[in-house]
Amino acid sequence: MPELPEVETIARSLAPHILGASFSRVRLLRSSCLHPLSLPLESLPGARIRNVGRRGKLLMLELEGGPDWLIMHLRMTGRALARSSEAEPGPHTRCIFCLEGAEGGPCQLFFDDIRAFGKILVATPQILAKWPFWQELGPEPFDLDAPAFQARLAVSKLLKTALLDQKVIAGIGNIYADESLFEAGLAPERPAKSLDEAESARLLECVKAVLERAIAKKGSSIRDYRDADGNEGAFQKTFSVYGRGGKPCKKCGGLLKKTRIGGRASVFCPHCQK
DNA sequence: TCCTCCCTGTTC
DNA sequence: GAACAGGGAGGA
Repeated sequence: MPELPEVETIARSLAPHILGASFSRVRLLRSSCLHPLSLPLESLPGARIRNVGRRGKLLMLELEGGPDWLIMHLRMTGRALARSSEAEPGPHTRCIFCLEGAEGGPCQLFFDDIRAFGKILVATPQILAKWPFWQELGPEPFDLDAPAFQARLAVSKLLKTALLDQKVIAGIGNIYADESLFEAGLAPERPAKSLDEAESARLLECVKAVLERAIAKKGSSIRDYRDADGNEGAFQKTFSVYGRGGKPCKKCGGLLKKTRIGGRASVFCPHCQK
């Protein structure tokens, strides 16, 4: 489940392999992973990678000498892997980008995705302007201040559902929503608009703190997540609530409650989270 | 505003 | 052999 910390880690680990390289050839092994708005992949050869970054959960390769962007949404099980120029596709390899002119020599960028929910999008600014998800994507957590965050929580949703809504705030998925709400001591089923000034400010601080700690640990590997070098993250070892339903709360010792909120598994401490 | 579907591998 | 994992699109 690559969320913001995982995609950030992928971008950082991918950059040294592919920065400055140019696309020589692209092999699409599963056509359904191409986003319907995407330019054809044949538009990529010749383009050069000038930057590797992230917006929300989107991995963004900034290009020159061709289309402006190569964007990957990894969804649940997607991986962006730096591989050697001799590497062969595995059973879940969906697309291969052959690169030349990289500092470390020729290499390949593999887009692997077990469940095939992920998408690749080759885009220009005109295409991004037509993409509703991009146009409506909320602000980066680290760019938000407390008043702006409280204003964005003024929606008719449950608090956890609002945190997961990419229009409200970008980059948070199920893991970091549950962990942030526990750290802030706020119940996930509260109406989002019920948070007062102090509570919303505290939640924003906890969101940022949890995300920063997760980035420092290179993300959370539940089962499928790996960085561009194939390495696991370590933040899953420090989870307070995610995946710990029925186990004792690390603060009060009471049993953590597991429910479903907005169709998502949710774990929280009824005693510590009000 | 909530529910279902898309996908495949793992677990019960 | 069913339940579950779950982000986002699309429909009720």
